[in-house]
Amino acid sequence: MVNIKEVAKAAGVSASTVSRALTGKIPVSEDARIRVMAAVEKMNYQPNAFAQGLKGGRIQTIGLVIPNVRSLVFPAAIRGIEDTAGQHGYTVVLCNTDENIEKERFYIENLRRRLIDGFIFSTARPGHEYLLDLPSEGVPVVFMIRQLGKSINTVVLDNEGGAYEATRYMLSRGLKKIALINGSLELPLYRHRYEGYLRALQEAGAVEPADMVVHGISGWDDGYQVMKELLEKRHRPDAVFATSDPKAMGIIRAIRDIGLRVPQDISVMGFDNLDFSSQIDPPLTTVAQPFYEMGVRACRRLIQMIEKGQNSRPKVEVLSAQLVIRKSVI
Amino acid sequence: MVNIKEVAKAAGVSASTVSRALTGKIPVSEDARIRVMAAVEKMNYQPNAFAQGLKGGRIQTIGLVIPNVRSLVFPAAIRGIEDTAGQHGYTVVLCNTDENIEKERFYIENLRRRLIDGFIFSTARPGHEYLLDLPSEGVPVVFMIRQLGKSINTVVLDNEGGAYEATRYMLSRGLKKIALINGSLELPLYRHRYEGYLRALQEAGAVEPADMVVHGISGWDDGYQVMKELLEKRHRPDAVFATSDPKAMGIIRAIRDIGLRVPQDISVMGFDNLDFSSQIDPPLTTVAQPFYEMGVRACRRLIQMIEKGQNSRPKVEVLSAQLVIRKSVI
DNA sequence: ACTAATTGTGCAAACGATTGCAGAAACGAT
DNA sequence: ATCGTTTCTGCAATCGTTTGCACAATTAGT
Repeated sequence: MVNIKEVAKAAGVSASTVSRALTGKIPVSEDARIRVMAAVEKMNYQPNAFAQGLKGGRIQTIGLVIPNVRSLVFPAAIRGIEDTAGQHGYTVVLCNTDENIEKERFYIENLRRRLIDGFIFSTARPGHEYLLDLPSEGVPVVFMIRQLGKSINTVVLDNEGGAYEATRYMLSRGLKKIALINGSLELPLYRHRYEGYLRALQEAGAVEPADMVVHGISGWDDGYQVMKELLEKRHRPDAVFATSDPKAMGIIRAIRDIGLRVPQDISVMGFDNLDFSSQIDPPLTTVAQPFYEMGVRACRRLIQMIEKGQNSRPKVEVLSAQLVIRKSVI
Repeated sequence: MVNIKEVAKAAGVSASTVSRALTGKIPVSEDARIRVMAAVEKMNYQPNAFAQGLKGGRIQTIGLVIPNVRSLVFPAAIRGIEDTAGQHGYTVVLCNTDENIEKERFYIENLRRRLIDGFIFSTARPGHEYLLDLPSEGVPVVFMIRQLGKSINTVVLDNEGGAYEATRYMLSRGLKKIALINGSLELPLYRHRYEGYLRALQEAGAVEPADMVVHGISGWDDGYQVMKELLEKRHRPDAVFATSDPKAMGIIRAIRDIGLRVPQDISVMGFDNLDFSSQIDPPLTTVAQPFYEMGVRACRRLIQMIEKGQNSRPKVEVLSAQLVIRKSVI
């Protein structure tokens, strides 16, 4: 591969001048600039990223740490991040942690020795507080989707508002006994969805059906199980608010298993609006998260931090959710 | 961050000795080795990857180029690759091309200037023949899922065999008029699925229902459309073989839209066995691809090429598919 | 005991880009 | 014509590692 000296020779200048012409921060005569650019073009010169990195410059790479590529919520956000990163000349390194803190630490060590320019984490949760120390070590960090405190720049959904709207909609459809099947309260996002649900209930003068609120449920199999149990105990809600689309899928399956219909007998509200949610039977009424947009915002913010430095106070950016009405709620 | 000189001083040896003790290729006295290791341990020394890369060594990074993270087939394979890479101390850089050749080229250029150790591509298809030249430029390359010629090490599914088994199974269930809704014949994988379908039909003495074989269909919306059209033209097959699970989902939706039942009126066979395929209604009978395993094999092969060199002739590794019987075929 | 072979070590030169420094060239002001 | 600016350029040092080379120290061979 062609290096800066060969370009310099071809352009009839020194290597320093080539470097200056390319980075553009230090002025170079118009004449030299043109000759350099021509040589760069002709020889298809690309600066060696290692040499640049070694010299202490930026390497234009960001690390993206997520719990699981197979979970359907992250890939959409990845796309937003990738596209934005690409537009700014950055490359994305993807890391998958399986919610495993050891793996996460391995990646952080491993990537820092490559002098990654910054990180986007979607793995923040209680127990991972050491992530909060990274900025003080000079590593730009953004949290996305999952939040942990307010000391880090974060892009999240208005989970409370989304759940509130969803619940209000169900109430407006005349549904009274609304069960909640929720994720782990450890994650603020599920806590907020719970709070939104409660607020809508209270505003309507309704009361929380305590025996039909379940937390700590994750994925379709779990959703299926818990709904099965609920129905076997002869709890018969008018509607179930599942705080993720996969849970909703499992729940629908459980309802049908005992011969009831969705939404005629029991309505089901999801949360996420995953790609397939419009394709299942019945098409799922759900709360859409702007995943792509979240990725874009998170990435923009990170690149800004990398290039301009972390000057302002950390901001928690809250994007609003949108109710998507299909056919699973009566 | 601590560098090799500080370690050398702490261990009372020269930097060269530290380097030799760590890489292990050139012998060092037992005494020195122990002191170096102790210092490395105590100071938590990690060699600077840029300096190593600049010096011409390996950087322990592989590029993974896929058409789309949101397509549900790739994430499972990504996990296999990531896990295997991690076990060998490699990091994975993920690139998403949107099937866009410009984006693909951008990534290849961009990553090569970082002197990536090797590539795994899932984007091989006619028009991308320039990928075949990378090995001659000294870049180790493996193709996964999608194949293009035989000059590159490749890991693919036995698509012909999988489709053959699926079709045979439908025939064995007494289904006679089996429509095929297939992807683009440009991709060998869809051509092979078509061939497997034909072989099973021929063996059974059946004939291809020419008016019910459609190629070039991609995704659920496309599947929904084409099935709708088929049914409107009063074609009423006994069964539909969709060569991907998303197509199958769209097809099921179309069948139900006109008031028919799956599988009582029309059976539907999928292909892929994506995560959600067990959760939809009816649970999908389909052909399972060992995505995770494919990722593992592709990654192992690439790392072997990187570390041992490309000595043997390129191999095309064909993994077998497995029929998963659920409820969408009668 | 003297050479020959072996083993281990440190020096210094790469790798390729960036940048402080000093000096050359060009220009304007007196 | 002299001096002072300004504008541009090249030299050389630097980043942290690896590795060829030469030399020192140890062991083996006669």
